[in-house]
Amino acid sequence: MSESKSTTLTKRAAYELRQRIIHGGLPGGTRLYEVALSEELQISRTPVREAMSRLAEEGLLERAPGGGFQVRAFSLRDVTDAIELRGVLEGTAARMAAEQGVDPVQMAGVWAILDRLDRCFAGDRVDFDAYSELNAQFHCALAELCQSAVILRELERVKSLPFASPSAFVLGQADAAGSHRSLVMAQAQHRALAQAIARREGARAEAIAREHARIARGNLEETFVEGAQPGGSMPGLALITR
Amino acid sequence: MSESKSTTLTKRAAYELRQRIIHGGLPGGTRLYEVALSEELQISRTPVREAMSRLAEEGLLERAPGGGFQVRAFSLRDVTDAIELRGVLEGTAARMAAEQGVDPVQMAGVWAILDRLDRCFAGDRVDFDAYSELNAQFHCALAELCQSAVILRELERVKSLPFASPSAFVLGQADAAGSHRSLVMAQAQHRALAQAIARREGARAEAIAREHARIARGNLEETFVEGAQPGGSMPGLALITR
DNA sequence: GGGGGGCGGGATGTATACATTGGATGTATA
DNA sequence: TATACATCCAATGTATACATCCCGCCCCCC
Repeated sequence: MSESKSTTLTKRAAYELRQRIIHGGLPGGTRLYEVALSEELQISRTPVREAMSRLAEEGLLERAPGGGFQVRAFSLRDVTDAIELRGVLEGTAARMAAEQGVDPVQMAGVWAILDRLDRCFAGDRVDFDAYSELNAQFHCALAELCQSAVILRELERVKSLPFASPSAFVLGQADAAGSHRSLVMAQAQHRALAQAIARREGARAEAIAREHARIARGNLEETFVEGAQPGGSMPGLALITR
Repeated sequence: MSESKSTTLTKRAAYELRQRIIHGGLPGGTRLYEVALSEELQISRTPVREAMSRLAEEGLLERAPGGGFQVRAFSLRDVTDAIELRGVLEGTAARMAAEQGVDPVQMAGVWAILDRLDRCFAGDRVDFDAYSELNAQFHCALAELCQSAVILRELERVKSLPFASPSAFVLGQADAAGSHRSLVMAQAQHRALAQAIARREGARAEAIAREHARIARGNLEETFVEGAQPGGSMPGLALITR
């Protein structure tokens, strides 16, 4: 091992496996064999094992009956449920934040992200990359308003499923005009949500968060029905089988 | 190793660690050292490591910054949040079940459990052990009505925290009369919840499930305020610190 | 011909030696 | 005295050999 070792081998193995899974190299249900992987990655069994264990924590793998691991398979139903669940959790976070009141500094940060999101719309053109990044930041910052480690932890878990990330909202829009309309609507919901929290309207905040996720779910369902299956607009769609 | 090895050493190590954590032998925040544990348990580092990894998946341990594990510490806030979260998830499951309709056979099973729960009340005396067991079964069967692997998975995760189990409802009642009243009320909510699902009243089902957890949360808060800290009526209370 | 038992191979489980890392400690120098 | 650097130690990371278990196959006996 005279090579570059920027990180631990465990992390390298985990990264490599994660990439393959997300990009479809290892379809759902595939059984992973320690020896085969360690030979292929030129890494001994121990870190490979450790990496698989961590990916199981992330939810990409599951422990196979009788030992070992296999790639977790997701049905379309699983995917829509995950997105709905994300909405439920974000809604709960929003409601809790509204009920208990928020730190002004944190809230200012949320508004700042919203302003920067606005700037992604130039005329009828959208800077998708910037939007996605800021959108993720917004959802993250919003959830943190609830000050609950338990809620945040579970939310992180659900969002770690690649297809349940906030950017699912973008999907399913065939033309640019449709995308633009979708994102304008999403941004309006973002502002309404922040406003509801600031005004301490818990029930309203929760309802908006849920509706927001419901639309993302609908978009993803459309995308899938139209057959844009693996590797489409979003990495991680390759995970969806059955 | 000529001894009885009914299971793998990993499972033995995990069991032993879990017991110590739940019963307070290893307080929250305690760092776990592989060598020390392996010497103490007379098991080599590898299975100990594996066991810690699994307990991290369960949520009892967390990976320490810079490697290794430590016992997860729960504040009272974490605990109440976890119970509220359980209510949110059960509420979601109930709403989904109501909206999509339920399998009659499963629903019959739920009613059967409810009848058996009724029989735990004999006059003004309650068979607590039987009640706890059946109560857990009820909550489990109810959640399964939603037919969603994703929701069930997350719900299992939250319930695996010892203090977030359904039996938290029993806590915080000083006298037998108080307990009896509590359980009668809980059972009434159980029936109302099942009825709402059967009648496909999703919103109502969700609301009842949440209220049910809210009461459990209140009971646990009382218990804690009254200072019945570690090892009290429920194992797992020892986890709560700060 | 069918069933049972033994045998072999492949997979994970386990033990342990060695490598590496990161922090604590102590010392020398400015 | 403070800072920078060398050193050491303890803890995890890694490699690898060996043990064990499970399962399928085949052969032999009934």
